[in-house]
Amino acid sequence: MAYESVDKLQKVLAEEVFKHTKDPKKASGRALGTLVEIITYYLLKTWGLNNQISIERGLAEYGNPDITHNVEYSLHPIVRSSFLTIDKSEKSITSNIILKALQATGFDLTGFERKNNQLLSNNILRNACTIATSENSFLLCSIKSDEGRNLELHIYEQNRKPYAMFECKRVGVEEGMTKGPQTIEKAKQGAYVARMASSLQKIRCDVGEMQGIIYKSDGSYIIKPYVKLMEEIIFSSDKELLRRFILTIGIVSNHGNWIKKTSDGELSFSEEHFQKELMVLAQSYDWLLFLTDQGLSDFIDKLLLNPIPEFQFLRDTFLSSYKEDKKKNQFTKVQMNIEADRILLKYFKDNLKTVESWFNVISPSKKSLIDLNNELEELKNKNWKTIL
DNA sequence: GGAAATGAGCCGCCTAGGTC
DNA sequence: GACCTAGGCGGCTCATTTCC
Repeated sequence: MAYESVDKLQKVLAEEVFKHTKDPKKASGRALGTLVEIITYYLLKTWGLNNQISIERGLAEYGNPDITHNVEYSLHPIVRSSFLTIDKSEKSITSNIILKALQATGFDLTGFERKNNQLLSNNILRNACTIATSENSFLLCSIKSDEGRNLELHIYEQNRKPYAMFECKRVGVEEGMTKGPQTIEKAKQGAYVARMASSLQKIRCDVGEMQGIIYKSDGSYIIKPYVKLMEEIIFSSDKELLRRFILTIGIVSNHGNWIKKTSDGELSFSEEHFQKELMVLAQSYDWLLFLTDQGLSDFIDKLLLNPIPEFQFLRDTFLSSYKEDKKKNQFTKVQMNIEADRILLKYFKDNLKTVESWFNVISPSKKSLIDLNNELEELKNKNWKTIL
C-alpha cells in the first residue's frame, strides 16, 4: 500500500488538494466520504444494477409514512422499459428532449410530471437521471451506448418502493484517540434509518438473540431468528413477505480504532473484538461492509493521485473538481464527467475481483460479498408486477 | 433552455461540557 | 482523566425557483 493508512492519506489530501480551504482536514474528510460513495456506486453499476439505482430518494419509515429519510442509494423494481436513439448534436440532453422523443414512440406518459434534470450537459453525465415522476414510480434515463453521432438511451420506470437501500459512511480518526471515533454519532443516523425502513424488524429475545418479526397484511406475523427469516424472505416468492421488505446495507470506511486488537496485536473481524460503535452499526443494518483502508487508498493512489497515463484523466477531473474557484464538480456520485465514467467503469470491470476484495463483510458473520451480490440479484429478478 | 439564487438537508470534523 | 453526548460549522449536493 502506498500509504500507511487512510488517515495518513487524508493528511496528504489536506496538504495537496485542500490547502486553500479554511479547514483542510475537514474538507479532505468530506471528499473521502464522496469517494466511498463513488466506489460503492461503481461497484453496483459493475454488478449490473445501474438501472435499478435511485440516488437520495426520500424513503418512508415502515408503517409511518409521515417520516421520510433521504437514503444514499436505493434499488427499485423496473416496471417498464424502453429504448430510444437520439442525435447527439444537441448541446445538452434534457428531460424535455427525452420525453418528447419518448412520446413520439407512443410511450404512455399519463400521470407523469416532468423533472428538469439534464442527462448530459457539458460532458457531465447525470447518474440515475430522473426525467419524470408519478404517484407510484420514477422515470429515469441512462445512456446505453454512445457511438458516432447517435446516442442510444435506456428509459426505465422504477416502482417507488425499493427492495434494497445503501448508506455509505466514512468515519475518520481523531488525533490522539485510542477508542472508537466520536463521529460515529452521525453514522448512527444511517443506522436508525436502516432499522425503520423495512417490514422485517428486529427484536431481542430474553437470552439476547436477535429475532426478526414481519407482519402480513391481515395482521398476523412471523417471528424467527433474524438472519434465517431474512433469507427466507429473500428467496421466497410470497407476496406477503416481499411486499414491504427492504434489504438494508451499510458501508463504512475502515477505521484503525473500530476493532480491539487481539492479545498478539492482530486485527480480528470476529464480533467479540468490535468496539461498541461498530456493534451498533452491525446490529442495525442487514449487511454491514467495511471498505478497507487498503481499498480506499488503492483507489485514491492508483486512480487519483499517482495514476498511470491511462487514468491521468481521472486525476485531472478529480483535481479540477476540488480546486479553489472550481466552477462545477464533475466527480460525484450524481455528476460525473462522461469520460471519467467510462474509465471508471472499465477499471471496475477489468479489476472486479480486486475491487470486491476491498470490502470486508462485518455482518452477517460467515457470509461473503458474493452472497450479497446473489441476494441482490435474487431480489432484482422477482416478479414484482405480481407482488406490488 | 440554461445559469444563478435560494433553501433543505447531509456529511464529517471538532470542541465544550457533563458524568463516572 | 477517560469517556461520552450535544451541538456548531465548513463544505457540499440537490431540488426548486427565479431570472435572463
